[in-house]
Amino acid sequence: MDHENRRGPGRPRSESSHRRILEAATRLLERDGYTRLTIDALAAEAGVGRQTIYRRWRTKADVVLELVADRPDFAVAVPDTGSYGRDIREFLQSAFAAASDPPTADLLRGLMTEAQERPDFGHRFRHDFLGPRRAAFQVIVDRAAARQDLPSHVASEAIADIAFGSLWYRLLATREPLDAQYADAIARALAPPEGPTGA
Amino acid sequence: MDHENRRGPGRPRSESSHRRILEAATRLLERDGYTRLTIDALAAEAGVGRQTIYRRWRTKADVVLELVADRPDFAVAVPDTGSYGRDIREFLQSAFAAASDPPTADLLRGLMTEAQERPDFGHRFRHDFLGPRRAAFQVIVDRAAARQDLPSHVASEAIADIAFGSLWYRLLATREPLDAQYADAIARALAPPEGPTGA
Amino acid sequence: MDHENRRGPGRPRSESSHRRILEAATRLLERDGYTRLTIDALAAEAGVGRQTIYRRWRTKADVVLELVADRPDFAVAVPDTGSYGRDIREFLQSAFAAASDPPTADLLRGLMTEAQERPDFGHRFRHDFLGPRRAAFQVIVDRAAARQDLPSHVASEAIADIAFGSLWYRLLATREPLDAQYADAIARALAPPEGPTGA
Amino acid sequence: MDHENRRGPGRPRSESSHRRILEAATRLLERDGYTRLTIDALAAEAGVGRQTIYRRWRTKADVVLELVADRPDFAVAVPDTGSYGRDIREFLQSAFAAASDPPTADLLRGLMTEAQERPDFGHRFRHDFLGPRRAAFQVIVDRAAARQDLPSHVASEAIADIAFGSLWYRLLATREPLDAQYADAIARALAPPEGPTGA
DNA sequence: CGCTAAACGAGACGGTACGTCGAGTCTTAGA
DNA sequence: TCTAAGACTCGACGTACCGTCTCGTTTAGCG
Repeated sequence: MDHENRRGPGRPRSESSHRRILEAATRLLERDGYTRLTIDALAAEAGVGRQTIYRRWRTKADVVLELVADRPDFAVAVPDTGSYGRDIREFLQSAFAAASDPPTADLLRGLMTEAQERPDFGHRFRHDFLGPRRAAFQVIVDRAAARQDLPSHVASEAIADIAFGSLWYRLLATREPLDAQYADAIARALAPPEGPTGA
Repeated sequence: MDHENRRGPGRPRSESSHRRILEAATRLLERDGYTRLTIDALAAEAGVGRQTIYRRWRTKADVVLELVADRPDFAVAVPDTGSYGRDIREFLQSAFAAASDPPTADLLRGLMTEAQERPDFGHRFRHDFLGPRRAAFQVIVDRAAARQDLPSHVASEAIADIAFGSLWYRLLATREPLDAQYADAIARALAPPEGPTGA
Repeated sequence: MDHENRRGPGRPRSESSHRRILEAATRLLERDGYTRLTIDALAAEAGVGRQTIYRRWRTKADVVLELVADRPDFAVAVPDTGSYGRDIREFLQSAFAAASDPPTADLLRGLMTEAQERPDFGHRFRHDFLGPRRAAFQVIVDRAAARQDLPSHVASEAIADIAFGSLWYRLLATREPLDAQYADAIARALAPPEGPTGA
Repeated sequence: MDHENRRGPGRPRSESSHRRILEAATRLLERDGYTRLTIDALAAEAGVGRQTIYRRWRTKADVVLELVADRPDFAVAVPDTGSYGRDIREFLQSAFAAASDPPTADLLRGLMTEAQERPDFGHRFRHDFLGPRRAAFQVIVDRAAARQDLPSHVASEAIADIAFGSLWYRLLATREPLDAQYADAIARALAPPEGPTGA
């Protein structure tokens, strides 16, 4: 959040509380799922006052968002294989894989849900989570455009919408598995193997 | 829902209460948005006992779902122009248009949100709303497949995911307008103008 | 109540329903106690519509009151032994005995409770239940007065209050047993063995 | 109740809320009577959350009980005139007088009613209200016994039952006035002017 | 070393909504 | 007109969380 190193007088925020809250959140998400993660339960599980949570995060969703931000498997990595098709495929494979383990899927659904119910969290979610991932993906597209390696059948502005839309749609709507096969199908749609212009 | 014409003994459910509840829901959605639509407020606005709502619907989301089901602009119409590309384009144009007016968008977001928080409503939402729309869309795809009119670059099973995913992604994540241009971009990605095999 | 034999047109009230309701009330009182005896439960147990109950009695307390009125051990019997002391003693012995078995005690407490909460039932309770019992008791007192057999130490108007007050007080307040010993103690207070005037 | 001065950590209970609730209860009892005193109404009238009431008292009857406990005219005073007869008379005079003003009578009826419907409150009512008053009365009896000043015609264990029974009986059953004349009649029955053994 | 100031755990605060229960009334079809 | 059934409006219940406030206590830096 915004707890940089500006240090006024007074007792500094406890790093251990911070850590215990995040750990408690992890445990509760695993045990009870996002829906039953309440600030009350979180504070109790962490052995922390409710205010200590509010002091750091505006909503429970922000806690969870930080949790995700800290996870290495959610780091935004931009593959650079030299080929648009391979880049897309690798990106989607790893993105779909990361989102497919059930507790993570539950957590992502929770974040998206909260983003609808709390406009202010919605902004942060878009800015801090969705945005960066989109930007990373866009690097692939822009690089391909510069190389004139982009297929012509799909408007370059729609590529990211299709990629992430397919991901979230399965997550939220159909709940079918986000497996490698699905990632591949989407990748193929965005980057046809032999290229759409054919010969 | 399930209040068909099985008539046992006893006073039948009041059609007028039913109607008043749906009308009240419409008014409240328009006025306050989905998030502030509570059972309490709904009962008060409709001049109805809370129990009367619970008797008919399990959650407020089910009320809203019935509201949507009744709306003509949400009827699932399957265009049949003889061309896969034109069918897709028409379907997406009308689907995106229907979802783009702000109160409707808010309502759809509310339904998807509730589907995440209430697993049992999730099932109904998928079965009663998402399913039929997907099935309608699938008719277009299947018809094209029978005609061998399907582009080869995209796996036929992924087409619907891309179409609806793009819709919901903008609705929930980016909140950018679901305009005709966007519908067209998605349609082009699914059905390239000159056909994907090129020459 | 008021279901005399005035017969207009239409279906006559079912005696079997009437009986089933009273029997159901008996069972429920025995099983769950007065507090959990609701009109809903009563109708369900009797296999009867709620309206059928309301048509005959104004409140559940009125049902119970009729139940009591029908019971032989609650018939108001006025002993006439020729002696004030013996009459009093016999009356109290049998009244206390009748009120002392636990289900009956619970029922009486329920009636008194309801009489406080429902002023109109309160009137009926006083008029139909308490009144007749007081009147019966008063016969004893009046007879003794006519015989000049009344002890002088207690105002004749207070005798009934003491007798019934002692009964209800144990029933409602202390919940100590309404045994023969207690009945006797009260009887002695009202009719001292050797007579109050002593010599 | 049980909120003595044991001070754990955390924000202490607000004395002002406490006071406002009791004041609100007083107003509502006066205005609407015990039966219409609900937790909802009480919270609203006091400008307090419902939980704040539940935190302190288990039932509305417990609120009212505390109200009574605080009132000076309900303090248990034991007269000590040196004469059993005079003590009894004074005690009953003041007890009957306190119970005879209509709002208080209503409140007492409410407490006794609730004690029947809620067994756990019943225990508290007996222990915290009825018990102390009985004990105070018993002091008079015991003192007289020590002085051999007790009339022989009434078993000493029954004296309190008669005294309080007469009070509650009028309150609950006959609703006739608890006036000085009545108090006197009961006092005379318990303590005959010239003594029961006569000469 | 003590002072100031903020964070800490705890838990009470005023609220809002929940889902349930029971009351007393109304409305069916059928006897 | 009664019956069983089951709808209706209403209002209270007790619970769960919310986000804030208020305790006594702890922990830092500064004077």
